[in-house]
Amino acid sequence: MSRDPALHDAAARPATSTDVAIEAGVSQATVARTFSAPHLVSERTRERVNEAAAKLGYAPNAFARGLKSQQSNVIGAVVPAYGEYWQNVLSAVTRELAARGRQLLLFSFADPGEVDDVLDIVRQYRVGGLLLASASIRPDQLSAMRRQSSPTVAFNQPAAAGLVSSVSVDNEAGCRLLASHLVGQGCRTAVFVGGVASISTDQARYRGAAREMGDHGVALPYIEAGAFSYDAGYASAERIARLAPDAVMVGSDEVAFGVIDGLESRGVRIPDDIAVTGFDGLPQASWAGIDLTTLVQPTDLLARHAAELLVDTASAARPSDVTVDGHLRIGRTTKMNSR
Amino acid sequence: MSRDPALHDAAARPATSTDVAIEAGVSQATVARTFSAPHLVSERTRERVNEAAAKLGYAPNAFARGLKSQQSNVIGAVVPAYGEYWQNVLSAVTRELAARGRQLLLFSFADPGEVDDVLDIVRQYRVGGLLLASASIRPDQLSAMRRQSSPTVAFNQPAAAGLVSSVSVDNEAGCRLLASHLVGQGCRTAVFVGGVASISTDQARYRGAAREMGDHGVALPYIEAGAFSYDAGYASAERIARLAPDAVMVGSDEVAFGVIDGLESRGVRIPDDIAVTGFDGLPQASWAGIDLTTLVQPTDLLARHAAELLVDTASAARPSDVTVDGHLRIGRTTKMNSR
DNA sequence: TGACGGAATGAATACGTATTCATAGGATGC
DNA sequence: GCATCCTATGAATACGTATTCATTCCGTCA
Repeated sequence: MSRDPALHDAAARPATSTDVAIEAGVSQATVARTFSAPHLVSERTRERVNEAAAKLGYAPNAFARGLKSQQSNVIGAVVPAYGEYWQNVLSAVTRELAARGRQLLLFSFADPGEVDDVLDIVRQYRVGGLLLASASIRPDQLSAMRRQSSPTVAFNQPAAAGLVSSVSVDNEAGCRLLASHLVGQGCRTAVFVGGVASISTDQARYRGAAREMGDHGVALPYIEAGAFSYDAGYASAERIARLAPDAVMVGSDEVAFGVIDGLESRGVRIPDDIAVTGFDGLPQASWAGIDLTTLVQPTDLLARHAAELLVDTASAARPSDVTVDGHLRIGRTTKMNSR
Repeated sequence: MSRDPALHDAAARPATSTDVAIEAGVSQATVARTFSAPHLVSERTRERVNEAAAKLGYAPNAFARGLKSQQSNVIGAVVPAYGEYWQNVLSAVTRELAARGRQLLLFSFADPGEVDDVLDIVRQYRVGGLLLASASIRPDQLSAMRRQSSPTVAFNQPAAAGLVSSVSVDNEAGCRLLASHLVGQGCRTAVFVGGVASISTDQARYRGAAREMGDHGVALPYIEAGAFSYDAGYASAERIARLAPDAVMVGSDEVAFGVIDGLESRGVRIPDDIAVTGFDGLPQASWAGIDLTTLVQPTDLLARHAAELLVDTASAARPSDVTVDGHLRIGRTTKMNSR
């Protein structure tokens, strides 16, 4: 008979509520109640149970609990394996969920083609909510997941609105802000660099930018980088330089970082020769060495909305769509006044 | 009677193996076997079961499965809520585990003080393995978790060696490489900027740097930034500038980015006035605008080792420690030849 | 005092699956 | 021809917990 709880853990099998019940001289039901509905147990008994539990190093089995009570504190998240932006989102959502007593079960995929397989695996886990954090999940895949009794939330995927709950920044308005700022700086010719043209987020951003530019008589040709990555941005610099516009609006910060470096490596001075804007407001955009003009997404706010929808079981029945405004961050990359 | 599987999901309760059994006219045991041990079921029956399962939109309940079979495909991960480096590690580990049919259950904490609470929650989930990805988990907390029958792996936490399995880059050797490079560039005075002095990783890196520098007769005072963040690095620039060394060795890339910007904002030219090195090899270090000399950790390799240990149940019994070499990345921040 | 009601507890059951045990039916050995 | 073995299957049970139902005990009110 040892007094060190750790020694008990060392034994092959972790303690169960029945073990604790025997130790405390009560029934298993009483132990269960002590942990899940303490107000139903008398002060005296509760103390005895807690004492025994501590002695045995008992922790309730969350899976058995979920099995019986038909609900789980686990929220599933389907996220791309790569991408600065999604890493930040994930980090923010994890924090918000932790504050609400929920854990995040991660399902990552490297290639859009894997999504179907991943969703099949997701279905095996009876998650209490599902976060779909990727632009490359197709609408039919989305609506298939919607047929669950638990809340499903699409993060920053405008195309999902109506099918499942969604939380997004106002992409179109955000790009209008950026475009308007450029025009105010004296921009007369411009180019838009998107990541992947088939993605709805990309489309919304281009639409907003093109409309605002159009309102001021500036045309905005579209260039596709091919991916939402630094390298794709870097590679697209050649095409941009050839067009030699006053400004280049990039669809995402990560791509923009590549565009900047790519342009500078070709001798283009920023912002003197070409101004650059991004979109997302990644932490790196604020770094002094970069200081990118961009649209800052209120990631924490978006994550909070997402977490609330995921936790609210009622939201499964009536999907709601939340749109939040971003704000302009003006950096050195658009200081065109000097011309 | 509908033929669309999705319609079944829409019903309150997801289909169970018993539902499928009835539909297929077999026993529940046969359905279970079809999914977990197909070779025990005849070709004919298997087809019938699969057909019924597809019709009902059945997916096995992973939690019930885990409860019965006493093992789970879920790997727990305790990670800090903030930090570029950990986000990258997490991303890499997730990929490796996904390739091995495992999911990652995330437990994040914002403050080291929360670790105890988090670990208590972790114990409720009978995870098949546990990744401790943080330098701020104390040795006693580590060894308490070690008393599980499932593998526990500390990621880049040298102090954990011996208590649980660990996977780390060779911090000391890495810093010697960096220091040696600086000396070769003509560095005669230097400063080391650590994140948090009480962290073992920080200590190992300083030790390596100080020894190599000492071997060449260069003293290396230690400055503590106070956190592993850009802002902490930025703020420490003042103290560094006051010392006006030839070079500053920073304990992590993220802090180094801050140091660079902080120094440049004070008019210090890099590398002409002061050279800078980092540690980690974050993607941003390779960006042209930054181009930091740093020690690149083979994150994918480390993640692979971690995943293998986490999946190998035998590793729980005999903890093993893996150390991997990083490699030097030479960027513009140490091009001191010009002097 | 007796009836009543609430609080505290225990016994029993269900959640959805894996697995052991038993059984039936062939096929194979001699 | 029978004994034997292997395969395929079903019945039954266990995993660890939450919850319903029944029971006991005690205080309260008329």
